[in-house]
Amino acid sequence: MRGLLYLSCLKNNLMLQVNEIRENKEKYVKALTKRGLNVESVFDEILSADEERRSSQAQLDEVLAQSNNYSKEIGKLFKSGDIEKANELKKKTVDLKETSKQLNDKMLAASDRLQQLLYTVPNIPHDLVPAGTDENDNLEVFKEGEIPKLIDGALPHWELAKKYDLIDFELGVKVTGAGFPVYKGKGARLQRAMIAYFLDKNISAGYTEYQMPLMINEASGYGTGQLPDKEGQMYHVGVDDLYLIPTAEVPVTNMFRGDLLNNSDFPIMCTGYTPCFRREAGSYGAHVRGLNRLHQFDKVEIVRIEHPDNSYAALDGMVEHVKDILRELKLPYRILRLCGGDLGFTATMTYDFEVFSTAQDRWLEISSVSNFETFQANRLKLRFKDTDGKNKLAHTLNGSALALPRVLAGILENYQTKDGIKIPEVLVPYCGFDFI
RNA sequence: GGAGAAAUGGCAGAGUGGUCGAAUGCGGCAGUCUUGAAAACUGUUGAGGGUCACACCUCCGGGGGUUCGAAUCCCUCUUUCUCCGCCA
Repeated sequence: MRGLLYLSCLKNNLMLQVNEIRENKEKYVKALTKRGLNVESVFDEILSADEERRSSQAQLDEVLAQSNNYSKEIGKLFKSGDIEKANELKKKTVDLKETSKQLNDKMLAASDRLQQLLYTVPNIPHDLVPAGTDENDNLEVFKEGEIPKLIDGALPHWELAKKYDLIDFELGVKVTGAGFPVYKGKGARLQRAMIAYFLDKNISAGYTEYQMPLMINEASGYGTGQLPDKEGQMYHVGVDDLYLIPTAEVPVTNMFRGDLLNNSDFPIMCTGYTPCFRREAGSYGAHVRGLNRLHQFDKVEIVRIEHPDNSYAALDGMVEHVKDILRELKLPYRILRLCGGDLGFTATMTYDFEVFSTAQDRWLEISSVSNFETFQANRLKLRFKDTDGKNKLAHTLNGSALALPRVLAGILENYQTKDGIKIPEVLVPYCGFDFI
């Protein structure tokens, strides 16, 4: 009988929690309209699937209890030597076995259906998230830094990269393919300087540095929600069934998969530099020009695991931290609070940071800072023991601090002069030159 | 890559077919003693489902199987350790 039962409970990596839906149905339905969704009927289906699951489990439990009793009885009879009576009881268990098999199947089916339904529902937007359908409805909440007046004949970064021999896109195409640039000379050195600078900033803000594997297994992919939906976005190494990471968030957050933390473990603050690999299927046109969108790029990530009471304070803290970096780099930027339609599937609230790319005359996203509340934690089974002795799901957050290519684009374009490109002061000690 | 050994509660570590959710030790928590602390002593201490609360069910690395009954037997996968080989 072992192995037959409760399979579903083990892979019960649901996204939203059913209990929460049961208790907050109306509120959630309303909040999800901000994403342009009407989930009322889905919720009804979810609740009825859950109802069915629980009732068939109750029935099953009863049968199992009966069956356990028989087994104990049989054990006693054998010991006392009453073989005949024992064999008689054995016959009685045959029916029970059949019944329990059926009930188990029924419960698994309900469980499965429940899970499939839950996978379709995204996270509940925070109260502050504006309703909206796309990026045009995002709310600008902050703006800082002066947009520089450019010299005559100012160039976009891909021209500058070529002119000063910093990045060779063609070489990347030759060696690997489009979207895999080769950084060269001062370009490479500048990349290394930025990584070191970002990491140092994060460490001095209290984050612990990690160097993570660049490939993850399937379980980790499920843990942070890349799988099962978005496997097309990750590079897959078939022979070993591993995936190249799309962001450091995946390996870093998955370090805590299945953990039961103590209150005193909070806050958990991690930072790590990794290359990121994204297939970016379906992207095209001017938006993929130069460094705007790549298959491989460098990023320094920050990840926090927090007590639910503290997660929004942590989110604000992360926003302030990224602000601080951009101030030091003296780049003009703005902060958007994403609207429901632009908000990622797993987030309750996201702030996007955009640097103004003067030569392209557009804003480039360089950081995205999000709170996922318990959405990832539920999948990860990441919990903590609260002061009331109960085990609860922790909140997870992450953000980029920062993604390199567009910061580089911003620096090249905004800092260009007639004679070359100046280097932001804070980076000079890291790269060893102040002018290109 | 080859050959062996192992995987049990927060940790260490017993348990080889029935009353084992699991001895014992450490750690944690509560109490006694103490001016306070330590020591000592006493009690308590895994997780999930389910219930108003009980009852009850499930979980001994993952999955599958044998059996009336599995931590214990069989198959398989994963991981760890030891030996050999290879290697920055």
